[in-house]
Amino acid sequence: MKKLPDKTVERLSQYRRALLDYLSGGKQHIFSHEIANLLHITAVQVRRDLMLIGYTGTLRQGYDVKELIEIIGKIIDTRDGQKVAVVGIGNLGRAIMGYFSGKRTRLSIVAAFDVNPEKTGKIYAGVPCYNLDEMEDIIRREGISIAVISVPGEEAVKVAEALVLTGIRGILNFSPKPLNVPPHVYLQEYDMITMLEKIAYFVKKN
Amino acid sequence: MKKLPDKTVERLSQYRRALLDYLSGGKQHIFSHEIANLLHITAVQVRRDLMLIGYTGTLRQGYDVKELIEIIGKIIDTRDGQKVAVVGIGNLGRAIMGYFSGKRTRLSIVAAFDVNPEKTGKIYAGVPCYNLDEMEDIIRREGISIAVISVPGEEAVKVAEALVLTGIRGILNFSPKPLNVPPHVYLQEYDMITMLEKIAYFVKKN
DNA sequence: AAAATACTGTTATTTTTTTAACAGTGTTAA
DNA sequence: TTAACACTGTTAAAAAAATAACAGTATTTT
Ligand SMILES: NC(=O)c1ccc[n+]([C@@H]2O[C@H](COP(=O)([O-])OP(=O)(O)OC[C@H]3O[C@@H](n4cnc5c(N)ncnc54)[C@H](O)[C@@H]3O)[C@@H](O)[C@H]2O)c1
Ligand SMILES: NC(=O)c1ccc[n+]([C@@H]2O[C@H](COP(=O)([O-])OP(=O)(O)OC[C@H]3O[C@@H](n4cnc5c(N)ncnc54)[C@H](O)[C@@H]3O)[C@@H](O)[C@H]2O)c1
Repeated sequence: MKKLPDKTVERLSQYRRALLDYLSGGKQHIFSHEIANLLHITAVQVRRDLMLIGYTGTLRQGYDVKELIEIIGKIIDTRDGQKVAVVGIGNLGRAIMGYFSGKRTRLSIVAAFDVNPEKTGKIYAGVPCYNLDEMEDIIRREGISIAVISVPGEEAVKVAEALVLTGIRGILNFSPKPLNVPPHVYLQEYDMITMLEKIAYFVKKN
Repeated sequence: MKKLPDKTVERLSQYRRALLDYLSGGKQHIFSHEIANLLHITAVQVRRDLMLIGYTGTLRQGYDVKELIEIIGKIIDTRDGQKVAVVGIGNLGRAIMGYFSGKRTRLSIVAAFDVNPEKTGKIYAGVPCYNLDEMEDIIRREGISIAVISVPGEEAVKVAEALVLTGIRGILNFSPKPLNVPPHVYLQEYDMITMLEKIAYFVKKN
C-alpha cells in the first residue's frame, strides 16, 4: 500500500484506541460521525482516512469495530511488534518507562541506557538499564528499531549520532536540540518549551 | 499584526533559543543559512518566517542576533510573562515541574494541582501543590493563563472542563484522551503513544 | 411505489505549509 | 567600471492537509 499521510497515521492510532474503548461498551458497529465525536473531529475526515486505508463500512450500519481495529493493526503494527529503547533515564525517561510498563501494546520498551553508574545495572519499570557503551550491541542483538531520546540537550546530538550508527530506524526526541539524521531514520521531535511558547503566543491578547 | 501561522510560531520559539545559544559564541550577526543549519531546515524557510514577522536583516551582514531575539520576544512574550499551572503531579507532572524549575523564561509554573492528599500541601520544585478544589480560585487570583494536563486519561476530560470554567486560555494536554474545548481556548494535544505508533508505521518495512 | 432519510465513498475545492524562483542590491574582484 | 558574487525579501508554484460537495444506495416512511 502507498504510504499514508502523516496526519492520517496519527489519527489511525487514535481511532484504534478510541475503538478499543468503545468495544467495552458492547457495541459491534460504529458510524463515522460517532468516531468523529470520540476524537472531536469531523465525520468527513474519518471517512476520508478510512478511504485511504481502503476499509469500507456497510451502509446504514457503519463500520465493524473489531474489523476496523484489526485493519488498523495490520497497518501500524509489525507481526512481532517493535522494540523500543529509552536513552537517558532521568526524570522524563523514568516517567516514560513507568507509563509504558504493563501496557499491552505492540510497542515494548526492552532496554534503557544511561551514563550514570548509579543508574546502569538497575531495573526500571521491569526494564534493565545498560551503560551507553553497550548500546550498539544491545540494539542490534535485540533488534530494537525505535529509540526515545531523553538526555540533556547537550548530549542529544551525540546520542543521536550513536543511535544512527546502531541502525535504529526511528527516533522520538524530547531534548530541545534539533537533531539531524539521515533520511532513512524517521525523526519525530517534541520540544515542550516550543509547544508552551506556541500556546503563549496564541493565548496572548493583542 | 496578523496572526502568524502555527508552524512559524513554533520555529520562532526555536530560532530564539538557538540564537541565545549562538550569542554566547560572541558573534553579533547571523545569516539565514546559518540559522537554518542550527535547526536543520532550509534558509528559505527562515527568511520567509522573518519576512512574516516583518524583521529585515542587512545585506551581506545578515541579521542582528540581539535585535532578532528581542523582536521574537515581542511577538511571543507578554510584558509580564505568562503564568502556568500543572494539573496532576504524577511522574510526568513532576518531571515537567523539575524541568522548568530554575529556567529563566517568560513562562513560569506557579501552581500545581492534584487530588491526592499526600501530594497537596507540599512543594514540588519550588511550586506549591494545591487541592483541585482550589483550582478556580487560584487560577483567577494568580492570573494563570496556561494549564498543563497530566492526570490519568479518565480524569482529563473533567479536568479540562473545570479548567475552561476557570477562564484559562491555553491547555497543553498530555493525556491520551482527546479534549473538547471552546474555540477561545487554545488546545495543544500531545499523545505519546500516537507519536510512537506513528514512528512505528513509518519505520516498518513493507 | 414514490419520496424522504441516513448513511458511505469519492471527487473537488479550499486552506495551510513548504519549496522554488528570482529580482534587487551592496561588496568584492577583475 | 564592469562583472561576478553573496546575500536578502518577495512573489510564485508545489505539496500536504482539511473541508466541502455530492453521487450512490439501502432503508424507512408516506
Ligand atoms: N523532564 C521533563 O519534563 C522534560 C520536559 C521537556 C524536555 N525535557 C528534556 O528531556 C531531557 C531529559 O530531561 P530530564 O528532566 O529527564 O533530565 P535529567 O537530568 O533528569 O535526566 C537526564 C538523564 O540522562 C542521562 N545522561 C546524560 N548524558 C547521557 C548520555 N550521553 N547518554 C545517556 N544518558 C545520559 C543522565 O545521567 C540522566 O539520567 C532533556 O533534554 C530535557 O530538555 C524534559
Ligand atoms: N508518564 C509519562 O511519561 C506519560 C507519557 C505519556 C502520557 N502520559 C499521560 O500523562 C498523564 C499522567 O501520567 P503519569 O505517568 O504522571 O501518571 P501518574 O498516575 O503518575 O500521575 C497522575 C497524577 O494525577 C493525579 N490525579 C488523578 N486525578 C486527578 C484529578 N482529577 N485532578 C488532579 N489530579 C489528579 C494523581 O493523584 C496523580 O498524582 C496520563 O494521562 C498519562 O496517560 C504520561
